[in-house]
Amino acid sequence: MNAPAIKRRIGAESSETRALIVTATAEVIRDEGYAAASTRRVALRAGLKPSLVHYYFPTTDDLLLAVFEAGAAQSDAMIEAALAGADPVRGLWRFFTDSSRTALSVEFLALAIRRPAIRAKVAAHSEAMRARQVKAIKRAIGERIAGTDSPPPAALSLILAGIGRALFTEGALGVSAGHVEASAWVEQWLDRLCPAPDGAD
Amino acid sequence: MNAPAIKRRIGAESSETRALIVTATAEVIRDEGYAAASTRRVALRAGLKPSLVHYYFPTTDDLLLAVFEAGAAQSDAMIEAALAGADPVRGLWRFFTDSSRTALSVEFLALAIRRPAIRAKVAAHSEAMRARQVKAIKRAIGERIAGTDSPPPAALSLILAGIGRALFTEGALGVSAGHVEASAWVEQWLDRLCPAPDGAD
DNA sequence: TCGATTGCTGAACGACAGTTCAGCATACGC
DNA sequence: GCGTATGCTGAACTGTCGTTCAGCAATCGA
Repeated sequence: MNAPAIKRRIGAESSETRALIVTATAEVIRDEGYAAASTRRVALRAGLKPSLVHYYFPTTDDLLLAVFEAGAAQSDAMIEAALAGADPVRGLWRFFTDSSRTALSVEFLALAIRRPAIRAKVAAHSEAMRARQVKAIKRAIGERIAGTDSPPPAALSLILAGIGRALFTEGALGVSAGHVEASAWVEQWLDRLCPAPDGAD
Repeated sequence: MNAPAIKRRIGAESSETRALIVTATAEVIRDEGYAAASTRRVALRAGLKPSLVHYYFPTTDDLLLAVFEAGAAQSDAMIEAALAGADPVRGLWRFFTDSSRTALSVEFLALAIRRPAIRAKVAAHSEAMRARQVKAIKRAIGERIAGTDSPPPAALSLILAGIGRALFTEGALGVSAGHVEASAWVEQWLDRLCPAPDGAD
């Protein structure tokens, strides 16, 4: 309300150029890490001038937030599909071990810890994702399937996410000890928690 | 061997100033993230001049590597103590949920993915840590304690590390859904894999 | 005593960063 | 035809970065 009356012009939200910038930024983050996501580098990657990036996104945080929102929307769709399928729990595990998705997600998690403007959005989205997963897991296997033997749904969500990210991070480093064993164990474990439906893929 | 005959002077490895720089760098990384670990910022933190930092560490990678080595040595000692105790598996879990240690470790993992010079060291150290943990776990609970029910040692190491890091990362963001449940489940799970010795702390 | 070694400094270099802004065309509503 | 909104540009500002290097002052070995 007491913001300066004269505001700089900002490009239309529907612009194709704007969308191009968003996808170029996501690429830079995936390939070079969040620390490399400067407006100038993004411009170079997209074949545009730096000032054009700032025409659509006044500050770098604006850009980063837009990229996160686009990525989150995609993730949401993938999760929704996984959870709505015949085998929500295994769908979730497949989601958490999808490396192209995990790459972006890991970068934004790291970014969020250091950038207050990003943190709020990422934290809210994480909570929302977990809540949705909890509902789907409850539907699939109940509150607890076998007393102390299986974790409550929220814990299962965190555990699968954590293991998936560890597999990704170490994989990126070239560390592989225990990886196939851990994946195999998770799958057996899920079989016990919640046997796969007949012809489920 | 075919390096330039004239090399710049470098400060002594035993210098107190050098040690000061290393600890200041670790603090910067812990507090502000690896992306903030510039030689100039480190100098500011330590109350020194930027050129003095470069007197001891010609390149930033040299500095980062020294910090990693110091941290790794500390970690090694902690792990060694945990694994040598009466209850190695629970000691390991306590190590993985030690947030001050995990903070540095997470930053170096991220750094390693982007800096080739760091990657080699971090990857080698990760593999070595896992190998040592595997030996201790085998000693504590055998190859597999109960057939399909428990993971092989290398998988257990990865799983505990992954869950610990997830708890830390989400905690730093302010996300807490499922955290107490996940911790509680891990502890019950470890009880089943390997009952705690009588008076173990 | 004096030369060499050691710890440290100041100034500078080129690169890259975020951000601003006046102003150029072009297209569009009227 | 004309004013105005829109997409875009070039140049500039300010700041931070890694890194180099000549050289100062103190100390130390002989």
